[in-house]
Amino acid sequence: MKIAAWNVNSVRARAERLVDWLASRDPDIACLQETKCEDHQFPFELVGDLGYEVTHYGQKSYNGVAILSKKRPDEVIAGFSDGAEEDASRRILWARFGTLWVASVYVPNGQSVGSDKYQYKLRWFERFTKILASRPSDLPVIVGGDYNVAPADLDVHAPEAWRNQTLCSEPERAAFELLLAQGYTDSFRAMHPDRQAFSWWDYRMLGFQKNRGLRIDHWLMNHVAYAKCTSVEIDREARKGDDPSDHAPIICEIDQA
DNA sequence: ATGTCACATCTAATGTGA
Repeated sequence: MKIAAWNVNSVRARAERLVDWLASRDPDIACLQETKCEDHQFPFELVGDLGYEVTHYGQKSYNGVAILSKKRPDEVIAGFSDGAEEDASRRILWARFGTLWVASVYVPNGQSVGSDKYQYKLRWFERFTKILASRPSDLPVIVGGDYNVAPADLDVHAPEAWRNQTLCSEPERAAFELLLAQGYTDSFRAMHPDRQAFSWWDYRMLGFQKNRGLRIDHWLMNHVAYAKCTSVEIDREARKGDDPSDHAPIICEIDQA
């Protein structure tokens, strides 16, 4: 099973590229982040024509996550659904396919260290950590998306310039590590311990052309899922060309009964 | 030196968010 996660930075602005990409990569499941639209604005027909079911948890202007799948999910959970008041930002969506749970996640950006949005990001991580801890450990669980954290210096093109900046600060890295402590593996890093590869490049200053990037998009997998994982790669080609998202997709393969 | 995008709004240039 080929399963992708991609921050598309507006599904409407990226609809044509998304369709081309789906047609060429042919994933069984694609988790999208930053769809930036309400449910009725999603380009259902375009992806439907390619044979995908669409599960969307979106809102006006910002945020929004989706799961496209060739099979209809057996169960869906939108939001934290942890009994507390639902977050106004729509950033997390789960779908179950048989025994496999898949999540599409868009962690808050955090703006600048110490800002209100940064505090919100850390609080969001706390809640997210509890959710991951509550997922079954005896069945496969994979959680893909934009974590807005570069876990280590190897994941940063200029570690010293980024030291203690948003996406790289120690509290953010500690929050990411705490996710792993719940029984999850950073699958790309586990597959490629020494490889420097990025998933996001700033639009400004020829960031992509100069390969000034960060690895902030991840596929976290619980141990059962990672044992079935045969490949995790970043689809750098999808960042090239005209009108790209600023993120590249990350694509994993899971052996599936 | 605030650069490039996408979105929204009193549809034109400005604010917000990333």
